[in-house]
Amino acid sequence: MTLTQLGAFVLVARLGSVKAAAHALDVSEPAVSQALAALRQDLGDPLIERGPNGMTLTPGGARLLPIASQMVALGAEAEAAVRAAQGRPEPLRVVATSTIAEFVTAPLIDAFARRAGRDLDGSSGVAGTSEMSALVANRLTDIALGPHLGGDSELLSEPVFRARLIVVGGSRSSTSTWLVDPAATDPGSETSRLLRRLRVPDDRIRVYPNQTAAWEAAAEGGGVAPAFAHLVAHQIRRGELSVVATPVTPMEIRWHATTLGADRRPPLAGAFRRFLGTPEAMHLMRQPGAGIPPSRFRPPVYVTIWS
Amino acid sequence: MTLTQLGAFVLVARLGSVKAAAHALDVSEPAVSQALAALRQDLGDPLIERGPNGMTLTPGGARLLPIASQMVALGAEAEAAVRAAQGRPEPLRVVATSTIAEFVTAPLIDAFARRAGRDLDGSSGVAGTSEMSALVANRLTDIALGPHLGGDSELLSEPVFRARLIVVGGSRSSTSTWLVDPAATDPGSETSRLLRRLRVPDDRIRVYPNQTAAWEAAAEGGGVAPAFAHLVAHQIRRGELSVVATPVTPMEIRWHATTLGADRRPPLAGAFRRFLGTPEAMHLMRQPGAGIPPSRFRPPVYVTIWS
DNA sequence: CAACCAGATAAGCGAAGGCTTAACAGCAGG
DNA sequence: CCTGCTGTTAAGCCTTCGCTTATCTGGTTG
Repeated sequence: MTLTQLGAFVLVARLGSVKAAAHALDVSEPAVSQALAALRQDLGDPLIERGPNGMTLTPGGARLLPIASQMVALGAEAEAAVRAAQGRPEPLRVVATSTIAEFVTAPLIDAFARRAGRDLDGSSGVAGTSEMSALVANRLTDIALGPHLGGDSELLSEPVFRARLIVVGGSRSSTSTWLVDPAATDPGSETSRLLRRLRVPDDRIRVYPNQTAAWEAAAEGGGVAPAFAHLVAHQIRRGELSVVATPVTPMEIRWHATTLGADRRPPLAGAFRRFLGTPEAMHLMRQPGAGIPPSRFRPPVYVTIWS
Repeated sequence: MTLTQLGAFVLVARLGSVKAAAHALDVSEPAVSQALAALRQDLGDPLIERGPNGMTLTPGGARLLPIASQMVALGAEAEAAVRAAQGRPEPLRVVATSTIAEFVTAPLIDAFARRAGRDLDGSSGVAGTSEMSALVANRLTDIALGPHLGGDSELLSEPVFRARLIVVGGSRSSTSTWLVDPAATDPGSETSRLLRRLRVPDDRIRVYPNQTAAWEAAAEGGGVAPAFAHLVAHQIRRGELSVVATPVTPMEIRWHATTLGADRRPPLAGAFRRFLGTPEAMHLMRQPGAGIPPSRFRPPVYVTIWS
């Protein structure tokens, strides 16, 4: 019984599939399957088996899950505790949907680091909304920014920002082609929800590596693109993009911050969550354009897990 | 960071020395030292260093200790939870001083198993009093029988039996030679305390592998032996042994049962603790001679740890 | 100073962990 | 019946764990 085996088990149980867990951990599927096999043999119980919809826990697995989950969480806590005690920078890991990550997480972390006074080592990542709950619950990340994450009673998912999702295009853009960022491939994202509500067929969608690229393509007449109004206000004012009316936009969206319950989350996660309520953070979410100095810039980790 | 490494760290911290931890785990000293080295490197902190009296924790180590301790405990709990869920026999591990273990733990466990109705897998072990606290606190055992174990607020050490420690000898025995069981080598044991109070020099002491052997040797005139009065009542009645008066005997002794606090100990440990208060258990402690059928007999594990 | 004790380090070894790719097995839907 | 999806097994590989014995080191203690 090793911590990695337990971690794999917990993630499979929470995500409901070996594949999803393997993806979240950024390893191959057999790696997870095998960790599971080792744990099964060690404990002499199938723990979790294929069911009609996803993997389902055996009675033994159900008993194990909360214990294993806590062990994994404590593992992360152990590291943080030791570093904190010797004054080393504490890690703060933030995940967000690609849309949010692109503009706001880096400035937010940077501002928080300067304001908090404490020495901290922030890093940001991009994750799918379906993984966020498990990532937070397993303490693989400290806080997640994205849509509301319900369904897990131990998580605290609170709104932190109100935004308006609109559709923009260039002067010659037609609504036949939709230019989107990677979040559109995440069924849980707001972008994806918007496309579904407009019944946009897949073959009318082109995915760009980021929103900036999608908007630029839209400005050049390649099609229309979803956007948060406040993030494209500048381009609209300059006439490069203009608002395209649709039956469902503007959509009122709330960005949520999700952490473990206030009593169980790491102190730093709580501090960051509170920071998100300050005028300074609000300002950054509204006008993130400022960017951060290259000396402090750290590229976001894509998907998955830090080590 | 592995669970065995954490276990080694916790045991070193609790016992105050690498040597003691190595002994408790029944491995060589470098094995423990090395596990510690690996953990130190992994976490980037000395964690625990040689101090004037025993190993002392660094700030980082002090932070780590409670977390690591809980992780180790949860590891044991995980196994028990899975077995319990599938109806496999639950393990009940009892340690005792060698004196108590020799006569009473086996009948007690056997009687408890029959009475509890539940399917359980009892095993008994012999441990030094200095190790008992750490063994219980780390859930390396469920319950310890021996002297009162104070000093650790998370442990519950309650008296369960009153006994009288006396000294016995054969007809020709002289008090110049003391015949003792291995518990006499344990400074925390009552036997050892008795010898200290009588200022018996080491070269007058001969250690036998068990009390029965020591008493037999005493009966044959080889010297005198400490004994619990109720355990030698039979031999005294038959005239094989007779009571030898000393300035400090009879000594009133209390056997204590030590577990984790009632809220944190495994349910089975609590049930066994309550069983110790029943007339049936009292009777077995008073007259353990009955023995148990060979089919259910399991030899005690000496010292150290079950795996 | 020598002796000794406890802990750390070195070197070596077997077993397990943990990862990969490739192939297999159960089961849906067209 | 075939295809596609998902989980498992097989085989190979490298690393790490975890243990040993032997040796070194540093602080006490006579």
